[in-house]
Amino acid sequence: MEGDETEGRRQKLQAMRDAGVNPYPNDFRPEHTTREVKTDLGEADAAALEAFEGVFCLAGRIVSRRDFGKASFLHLQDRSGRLQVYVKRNIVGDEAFAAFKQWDLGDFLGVRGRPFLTKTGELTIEASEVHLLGKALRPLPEKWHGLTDVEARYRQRYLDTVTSEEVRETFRKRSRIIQAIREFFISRDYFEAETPMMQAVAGGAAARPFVTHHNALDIDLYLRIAPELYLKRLLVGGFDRVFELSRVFRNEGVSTRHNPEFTLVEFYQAYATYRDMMDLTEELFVELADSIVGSRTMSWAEHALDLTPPWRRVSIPEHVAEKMGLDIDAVRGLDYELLRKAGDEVGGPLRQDYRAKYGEAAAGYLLMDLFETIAEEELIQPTFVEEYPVAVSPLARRNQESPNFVDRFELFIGAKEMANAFSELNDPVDQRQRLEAQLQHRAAGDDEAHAMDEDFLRALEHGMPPAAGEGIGIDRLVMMLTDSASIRDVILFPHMRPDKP
RNA sequence: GAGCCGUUAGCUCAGCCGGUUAGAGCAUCUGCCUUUUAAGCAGAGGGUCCCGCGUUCGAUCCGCGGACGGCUCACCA
Repeated sequence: MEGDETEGRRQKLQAMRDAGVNPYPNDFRPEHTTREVKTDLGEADAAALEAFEGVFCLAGRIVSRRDFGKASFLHLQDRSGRLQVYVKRNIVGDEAFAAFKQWDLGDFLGVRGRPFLTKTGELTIEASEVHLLGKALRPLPEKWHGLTDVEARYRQRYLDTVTSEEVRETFRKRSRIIQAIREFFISRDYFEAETPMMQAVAGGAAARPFVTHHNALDIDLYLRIAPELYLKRLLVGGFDRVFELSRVFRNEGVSTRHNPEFTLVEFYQAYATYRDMMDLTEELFVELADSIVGSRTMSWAEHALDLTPPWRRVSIPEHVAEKMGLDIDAVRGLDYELLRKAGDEVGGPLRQDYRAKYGEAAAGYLLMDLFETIAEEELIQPTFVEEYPVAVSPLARRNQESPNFVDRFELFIGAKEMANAFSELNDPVDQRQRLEAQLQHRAAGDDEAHAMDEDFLRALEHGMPPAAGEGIGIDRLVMMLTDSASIRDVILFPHMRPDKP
């Protein structure tokens, strides 16, 4: 049992307390990081270190140790990295050395000492003082292999990160990506908003929401599936450029690409179109690739990606017409029978009865499914997919020439949807009709159809400027920029079933 | 929700065709050791083989059911 080792550590802890020693003090103040030592002296030779008069003061976890009778080597790990420390009995003194002998891997240690170079040439701190700063009762994972059990890595992420510099680096990159996105929008005069996470109507996307209850008001509230409708209210309210970067919640399954809560940046710009959003997206992704990866080409899983703009653009009706050998005008005309025949040819889920579920909007949904079935696997390099049917885009502006379609794109990279953008629908009459159509879909059994939102419609009726908006899934973006195969590798604490009691 | 695969010591993993007391490395404990770095040498302890039921003289191993996880699919971003 793990109890063996933990029990031994508990006994050491009790022995310290019995001897009047505090095993959890908080009076040691490190003055340097291990990286600072290496940065200052990494190039110095033995003679230079001999002449060096400074003393370093460090704190961190003991992550390895090699004991001798009257001396010991260990590695100390802090937030910046790890550094070797040499503890010698005749320097720290008999009493301190005897105490030090009782300390374990995983314990927190404070060290003061001067640098030197070992025989093997490793920069090392020769301790003049050692202090126990915190006793660990449970051991760290095995030093060589670390923690490889994926379940344990996710459930006890702290063990994963304390063991793996690579994992720590992935999450540092995530933090830098989020910071860079903020700076990207703020530098373009966007206003950062915080809108409600709990909403009376869960709108702005097609997804099932989580439900919660407000006791004092005695109403059900929904965790938001998107901030979209509130950000549009801010367009009405005079914020011409607005973004929000935070969590949304969707009551769907989990997979390597899905977590029930995920991070989204949504941004809206008045007097812009979805085409402007394409340019902005290319700029953002290139900037992130340059700063995070250091290159516009990168590998993601089995793919070699090239983010150099301009990115490919693919029209849904054109692609379907071309691949299926159909007449483009008939496809744009949303000829249901024609698409039905094509769907039967492709087979699979496309055989279902779209008319029963979607009524007059059936052809639009069918076209989308057809496109996804025949094209999604090809969408490896960055690709803007455009010309979406009105029926699947209840919040997007109609195309001026082609009213069955909207001015919208989705960005695909590595066959994954990375972003969704459109010129926003600011015609309140059209918006009301679209939401009413969604209500019919809901009544016919589509429980992800958009809900009616009278409060939002009232805001639109007060006047929203022409605008374009976009949402980018941050987790998938981080996956791409860190070459991660699973969304759980870029979310610190991914959702899992509760562990056995 | 479906299919496939997995679960053995604290960690990383072996374990043959169903057969005595389930093994190794690291970690832990004891002893020696003042330039090691997966330190070394000598010794020791540590197991609900995920859980339950069944088959069998006998089950870590075979069958059925369940839990949890991974992957793929479905839903979705």
